[in-house]
Amino acid sequence: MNKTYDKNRERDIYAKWEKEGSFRADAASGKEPYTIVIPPPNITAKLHMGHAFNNTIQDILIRFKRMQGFETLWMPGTDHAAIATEVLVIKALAEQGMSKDSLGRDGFLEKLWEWNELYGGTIIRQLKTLGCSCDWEKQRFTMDEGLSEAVLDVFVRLYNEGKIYRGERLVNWCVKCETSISDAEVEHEDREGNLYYFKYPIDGAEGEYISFATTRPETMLGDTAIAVSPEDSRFAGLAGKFAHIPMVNRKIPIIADTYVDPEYGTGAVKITPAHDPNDFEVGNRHNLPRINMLNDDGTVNENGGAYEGLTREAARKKIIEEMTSLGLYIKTDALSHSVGEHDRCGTIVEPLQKLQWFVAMDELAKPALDAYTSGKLKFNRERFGKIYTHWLENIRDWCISRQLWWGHRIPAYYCDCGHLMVAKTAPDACEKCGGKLTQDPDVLDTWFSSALWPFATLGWPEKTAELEKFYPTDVLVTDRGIIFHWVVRMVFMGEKFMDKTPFKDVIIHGTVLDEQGRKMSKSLGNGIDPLEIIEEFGADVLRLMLVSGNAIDSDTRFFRERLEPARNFLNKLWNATRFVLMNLEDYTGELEQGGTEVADNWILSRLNALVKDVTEKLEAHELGIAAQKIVDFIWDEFCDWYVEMVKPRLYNKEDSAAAKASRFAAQHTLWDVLSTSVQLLHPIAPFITEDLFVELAKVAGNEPTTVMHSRWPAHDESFYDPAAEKSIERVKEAVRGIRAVRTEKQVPPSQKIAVEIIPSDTSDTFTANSSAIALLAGANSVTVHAPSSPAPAGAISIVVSGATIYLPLDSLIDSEKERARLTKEQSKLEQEISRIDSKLSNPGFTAKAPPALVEAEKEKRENFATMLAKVKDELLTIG
RNA sequence: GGGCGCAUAGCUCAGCUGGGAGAGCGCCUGCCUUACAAGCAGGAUGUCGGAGGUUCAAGUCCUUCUGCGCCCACCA
Repeated sequence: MNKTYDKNRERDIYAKWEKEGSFRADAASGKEPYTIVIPPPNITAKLHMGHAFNNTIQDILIRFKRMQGFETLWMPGTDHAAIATEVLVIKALAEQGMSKDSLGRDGFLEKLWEWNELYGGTIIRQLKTLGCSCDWEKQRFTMDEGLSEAVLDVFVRLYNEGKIYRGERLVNWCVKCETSISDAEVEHEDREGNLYYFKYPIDGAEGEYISFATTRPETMLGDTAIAVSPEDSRFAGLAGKFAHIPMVNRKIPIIADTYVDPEYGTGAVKITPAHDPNDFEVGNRHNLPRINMLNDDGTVNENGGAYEGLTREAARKKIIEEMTSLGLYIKTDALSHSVGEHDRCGTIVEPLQKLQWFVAMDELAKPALDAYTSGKLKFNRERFGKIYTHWLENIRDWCISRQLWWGHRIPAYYCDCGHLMVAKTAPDACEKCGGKLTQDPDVLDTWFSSALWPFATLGWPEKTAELEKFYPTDVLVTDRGIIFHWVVRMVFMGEKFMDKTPFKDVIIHGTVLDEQGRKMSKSLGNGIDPLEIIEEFGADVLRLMLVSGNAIDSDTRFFRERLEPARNFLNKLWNATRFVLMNLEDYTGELEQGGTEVADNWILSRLNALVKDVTEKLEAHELGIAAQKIVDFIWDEFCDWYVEMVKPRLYNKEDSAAAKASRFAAQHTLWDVLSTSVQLLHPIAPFITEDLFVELAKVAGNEPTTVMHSRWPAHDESFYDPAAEKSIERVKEAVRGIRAVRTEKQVPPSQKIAVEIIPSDTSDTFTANSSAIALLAGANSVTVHAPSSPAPAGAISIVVSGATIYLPLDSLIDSEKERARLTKEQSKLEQEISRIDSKLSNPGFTAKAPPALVEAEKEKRENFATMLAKVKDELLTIG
């Protein structure tokens, strides 16, 4: 084996897995299923850190469950991302002098399919680089034949049930993309703006005015009323009169409506039913006309009179000027208020009255709410469940039509006679008059198809074996940004069409931020390309880093420096394996047996505790803690202690039966513990563990195999050995004590010293481990005396649990310093004892604390007291 | 306007259902000890944001304040 791991092995290992069909999920399998559907990345995307994190989590869970013996399916695929892709392609075409209009609908769509061919596979290839064990043979696309079939089916069924309807409503309109968008696609930003105060003349009352305030003066062109509060005495008598809008020379009624807050502004509100949701409602109550004064591109239309053709901004400016010149402008106050922007392009969204398609949410939302409240659906943190519930409780009908070409075209057909037909396949003629039909030009919101993802990818509406076996899925892993867009919608569609919640657990993970804690974004240019990181460090390192040292739900900053500890650890593991393999070359015993000596029993006890811990943490989706436990065990307990302790046994090549037995026991324990640890690490660092596992398996004389499908270790409580653990803890404490003194006395490692130990009880801890202590502490001899032997003269004494240790370092003894060291030790022990005493003397503690805890405190006190007595003895000896 | 998250060692962060403050990095000292210098050994470092409260016991639970960050929302 090389001295360092070669990250370039990753490609070959992945190829091997793919070739062997290791990721394949079999619907005919008798094994219990475990399913995750991938959040389908957009075909506009290439892998970014967020994807790397998201998919690492999924792959860890899938690999864990696969090893546990589940029939695991990780369903992959991509999303057509209607508006996002369309915008991108339009931009690319523009550079070649082409446009949507010049190409026509069919020509344009051809370009989009070409785009999908070219770029749709990019991120899939990148996911493979990351190590994702998806069943690629099942890969789907939101616009493939099957998904499209599902989309049509759902649309028609919901339409026939009256849950999809077409209506004239105020929708969020993006004047740049010239399409409607849903509530979930509007981002509200607080902006510094102005509150403008104006007045309109009262009709037929010379010199009388009604003043009002607005943040959007341009909408005055569409005003159809002025509203005041019914209880506002200031306006008593005005209701029923008319005000006059000079710009368009229109008389509008002054109405009374409880919507108006008399405390705000001037107490009077201009009403623009066609451009404001509140005003829309008010308008409905008072039968006000709705005057749409904007074109689809946001410019003023013919209803704006002289303002026709101006942009929103220009119209605003000109209106203020005109009102000023008419003496109707009062003042402007600065006002910070929230503005809705289109999440794709940042353009300020305009509420516009449009004929659009909607999904009625009332009935659909309820089962989705119930799924959460009944516990069928769980979020990894309660707060995400609250966000989910809050949205559903306040949900409004979902606007699903988009004025785009890239997407599932709405299966609605219009006849000149006014008849409307909705059908999965285009009807030949109007069923009423036999006339020619025209299909609705619009497409569906991209989330309409992704809402069906968990069951449509499994073959729905066909009753496939896959659907039967793998639905409902188990876990959904995503970030909090798309709870509304996606999670909510998958749940209500799943409830509606499958009658089952699409997944049991939703894991919402944090965002990967840059090193300053900002979101990575194109505009900031602070993104870090995961592929470059993988190129430099390997996917294992990136994966380990991403899940280490962070709670899964909290945001995590990406530092290149954080990669090094991950890399260093994997290198450590690599070298530990190298060491074990080197020392197993002459091994001829059986690898299936357990250890026999204290150290062996200790590490096996620790290993079994680790297996239990890691399994529980992975089950609980606490990946960071699981990773940390594995790393700590391998590095600290296994490498730094067990491997070091066992070296004398390995290096003793005596031919005696005892020496051989001891060596073999160490060898097979090394092999066993390391192999198991490698398995535990596999879900997190799949590549390196594959190589290591295979190498270790060869030693056992096993056929070359794969760790991927090896059986997840089961913890075995019969290996728990509290006595061995206590014993080794004492050895560690002794060794650390000796090392500390050596460092303090500047004894170089090359200088071996004689160590004498006087145990305080009859346990054989120190005799049993004397050769290990010798190696670990740099001793040329370790002599263990009988418990109450006299202390050797001229030695430095170290008091530890279970013994006093003497280092005969005559020449190095400085009694002043010794006294200082022992005094420090004494006061430390006294502090501990007094802390425990104050606890034990507290009647509340002894009465109410768990008895086991009280006992443990007593035991500790006893140990400290023994040590303190020894330290005092030593101090007396020094004099 | 409503809701949520974070505040722990110089830096980045772990600390689950309350029971002797942790890791990595950085820093200091000594080591090329034949698995690993991407390493080994030893060491220093914290009124766990402030203030109250509950409890025998609070980094952990409650209240409140401060400072960051995020989400939701149709206040002209």
